[in-house]
Parts: sequence; structure tokens; C-alpha cells
Amino acid sequence: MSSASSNKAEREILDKYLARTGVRRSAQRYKIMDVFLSAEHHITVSELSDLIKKKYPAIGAATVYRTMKLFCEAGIAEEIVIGDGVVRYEHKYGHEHHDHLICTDCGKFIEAKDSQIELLQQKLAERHDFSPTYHRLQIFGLCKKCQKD
Amino acid sequence: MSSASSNKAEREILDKYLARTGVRRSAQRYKIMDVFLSAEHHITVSELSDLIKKKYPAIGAATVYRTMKLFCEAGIAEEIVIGDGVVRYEHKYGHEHHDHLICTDCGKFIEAKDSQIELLQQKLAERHDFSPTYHRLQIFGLCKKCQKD
DNA sequence: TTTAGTGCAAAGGCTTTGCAGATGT
DNA sequence: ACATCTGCAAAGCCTTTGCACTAAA
Repeated sequence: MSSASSNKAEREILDKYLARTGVRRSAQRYKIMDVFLSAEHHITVSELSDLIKKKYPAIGAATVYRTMKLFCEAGIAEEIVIGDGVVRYEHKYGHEHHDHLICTDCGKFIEAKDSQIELLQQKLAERHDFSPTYHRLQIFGLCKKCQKD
Repeated sequence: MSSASSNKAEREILDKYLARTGVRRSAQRYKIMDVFLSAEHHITVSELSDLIKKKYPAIGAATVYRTMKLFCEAGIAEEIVIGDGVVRYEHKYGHEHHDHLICTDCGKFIEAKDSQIELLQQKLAERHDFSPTYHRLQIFGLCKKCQKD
């Protein structure tokens, strides 16, 4: 897993954020960042916390929860909520907005984007005198593989 | 609060469902249905449970949780998840699918629909060999009132 | 040295579950 | 009568918080 080079850019973002806000750099924060960035793309804190416990047993779950919030503020992670009502985080850096196709059978996520839909969403909001800042589109169904089963 | 006549149809649905599946009719289920149908449109079980505790103190929270799941199966309620990771229920009967504009300031929900977006979503799914069953679109931002403040 | 960050454990909140008693069929 | 449903309380889970200790700056 050579996540080193791709993590470098994120590390710079984190450093920049930490410097800018006067927040301290700690070994834990970099370790959590490494595990987060090499982990699955849509991960819950408790899943992430388990991964971290394996690799760095000394880091407590509370720190992971606290750190993920920090990462959101720093612009490295973004909170998303899938159908099950659980907060998940996805990598934000170098990762533009996309919608999700979610297989209700195997749980697979497909990331997709349609600029025409985005535009229509904008117009829909305008019709309701609503000023949108972001949106979330999740399409549930069966992925190619699960349609056969 | 004259919810009686509008509730009549739902009660029939519930009766039909109960009859069809061999599930029993109980006083609690009808009471929970009445409170649910006259309550706010997007309600969490714990909110609903509080309302029910006021009107029918004898009904326990566990029953409310169990009953809402039953209502989903019966087609009277539908689970939705807003940005905060909490499961909410909305009335399904006589209420076709719609998307949500959610004000991040006052929490207001606007229900909206755009058939062109729906169509494009369908096509988006097809492009990914994905067979959609349902979707959820949430647009976050500021409602008309909160834009002024 | 001084203040933020951390780990641990306890507390919180919401949801589910086990069980004995109540209730529908 | 008999299987389901209910209420209560306990247990579960995930997440947050308080506090003394550690470690950046």
C-alpha cells in the first residue's frame, strides 16, 4: 500500500491548516490521517477507530472522533450520511463532489456525477426561493453484479 | 385538530395490512398511528415517543420503535435520513415521492419534485449498469426567510 | 512553562432485546 | 388456549465528556 506519495499533499493541507489556526501537530493526528487516507472511501468513525486500534493500539477512540471533526474543519474529510443513519467520512482533498449509487444487496458504492442534474437542482432550488450550498444525492438499487444473483 | 377523516384512509391501510399478514390489531398501534399522522411531517422516533407519552402515558418507547418499523412494512411510513444522521419517518400514504430542500439555519423542510431530475437520475444509473429502486435527494442551504437574516 | 491534546473511564443518548404478564383471535 | 404484543428494565452501541497526564510550542 504505497499511500505515501498521495498522502503527502494531504499532509501539507493539514500542516497548513494547523499552522493557520494555531492547532498543534501531533503524532496521533498524522497517524490517524494515514489510516484514514488508505482506508475505504466511506468509513464510519468506529470502523476507522478499529483499524487504528490494530495499527496504533495506543490511540484511543475518543481521539479518533475528535480528530475526524478537526479534519472536516481542515478540509481533508467530509461528513456524509448514507441510508442507515450513520455518519461516514470521505476524503475530500482531490476529490470533487459526486453522487452515490448504493447497492442495497452488497453495499457497494459507486460514485457518479451528472452536471445536468446539478444544474436542474440549482434551478429547482431557485424556484423555491432557496439558496443552496450543497446537496446529497443517493440512488439505491442493485449493482451489475447483484442483479444477476 | 381534525385528523379524523384523513386518518380514516390510513387506518384502512393498516387494517388491510394487518389482515393480510396476520399481524394483530392493537389499541396501541392505532393510537401510535393517530399521533404519527397528526405530528410533524419528518419526525424521529424519540420525538414521536415523547408526543405519545404525553397523550398516552401508558405506551412505552419500545413499542413505538417496534411499531414504526411495522408501519414502514405496511406502507404507511417511510424512513428518511437527514444530514444529522438521525432516522426520521414521514407519512407515505397519499404522499408521493419528493426531494427535500433543507434550511441549515432554521431547519425548515421544503418538499419539492422535478420529473426531469428523476429522469436523468434513471439515465445516470443506467450508465453505471445500476438498477435503481429508490433515491434520496437532499439540497441544503438557506430558505427565503433565513437568507435575509 | 503554559496551554492544547490525549487516554482512560464514565456518562449520555438513542435503540434494541429479554421476559413475564396482558391481549387479540 | 395460544401465539402475539406490550411495558418495563436491562443491555448494547456509538459518541461525547471530564479529568489528570503528556507533550507541543
